[in-house]
Amino acid sequence: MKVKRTPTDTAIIEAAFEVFSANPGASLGDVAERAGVGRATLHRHYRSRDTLIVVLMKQALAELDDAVDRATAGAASYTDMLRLALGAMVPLAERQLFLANEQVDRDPEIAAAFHDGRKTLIATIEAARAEGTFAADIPATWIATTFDTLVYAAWTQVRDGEATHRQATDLAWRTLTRGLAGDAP
Amino acid sequence: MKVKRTPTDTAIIEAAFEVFSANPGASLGDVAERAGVGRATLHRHYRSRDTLIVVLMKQALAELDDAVDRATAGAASYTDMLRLALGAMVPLAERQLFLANEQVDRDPEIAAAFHDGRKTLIATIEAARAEGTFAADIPATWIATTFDTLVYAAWTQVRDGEATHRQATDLAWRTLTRGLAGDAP
DNA sequence: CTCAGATGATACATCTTTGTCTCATGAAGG
DNA sequence: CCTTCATGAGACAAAGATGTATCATCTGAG
Repeated sequence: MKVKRTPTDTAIIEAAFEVFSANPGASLGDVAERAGVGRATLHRHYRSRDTLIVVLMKQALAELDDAVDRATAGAASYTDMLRLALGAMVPLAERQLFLANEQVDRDPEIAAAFHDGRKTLIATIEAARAEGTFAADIPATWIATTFDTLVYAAWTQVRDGEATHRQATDLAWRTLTRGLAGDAP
Repeated sequence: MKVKRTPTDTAIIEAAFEVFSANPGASLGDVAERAGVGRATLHRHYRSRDTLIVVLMKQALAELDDAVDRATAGAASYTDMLRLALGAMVPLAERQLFLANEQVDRDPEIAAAFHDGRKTLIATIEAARAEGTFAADIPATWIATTFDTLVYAAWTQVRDGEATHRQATDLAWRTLTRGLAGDAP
């Protein structure tokens, strides 16, 4: 399922991420300019605006999957897997945010991938709960939502220069695990 | 500083919140239709698109201030104040999200109000920390960011029918306070 | 009833964006 | 040297959004 990309392809994709993250309503002219490419060339590579957006969404999903898979390869437990995934997701949060702001259901393949990702997250959370990481009385959906929002929180912290990637990741993990731990009064 | 609003005014404002929340790039024609008024009438009330957006942003800020002020009027402590504010903010999260998606610096007054709100939150967090609610070694900016994102998380939980407002608020508060508490191993 | 004010509908000019097409250029490879 | 291919630049038509202006209608106050 790999897609070959020329340097021009990737320049356009990268520029589009940057421009659309800052302003989702930006024009294709803005994207082309950022990519250092003529507007006609952009259209030669991606027929329409919709085409480009769908490619961006698939790219963001693929990057996320890839980063998480690589980071969690050596996980010692489901809990560890969550911790490693969190760290891997923080630098990609901006593109995830881009994904979230677009209508996920533009493309059925993307909607399915999105749904799958959530299901996997929930399953991992349940497995980590069995390891004693999370309290029994907390809905898995809440844990999953908290996980996602803490990834975003950590990313903003790094973006604003308030913490390093390592510090922000540790804070998010601490907040998640202590906040939703099983013991406590 | 109160602004009088005719029923038509408020119908347009409400419609604009709904439409722009779903699709920030929607046209004024969409807004007018949702409000049940002619497009010309919309322009009679709000000269331009920018004018309307600025009014929406001020409105969202005012609603937030108002709700938080009313909810925290009888707070017994700074910690309690945060808890009550959290509950009050959850139902307004969608409009806060709208605010966050717009460029806050379109209007200096809005930028100032935004900055003020953050400063107040940080101050309240420090006061709550002095009450023993938060650990000494956690940056106040992280606590504030976590607070904001947990408000959003609680709102999505309610929106998706996964919890009642009360349940979601309790979960968010539990996550925040246990996650960032002062004792712990 | 009468009149002022608000509205809906509509037409209109303008602007921006989009997508297509053409043509000249320039680089790479045979 | 010659051919091929991607590109940049620009012209172009079509579509959509924006903001203004006009006119007929309706409603409520006096």
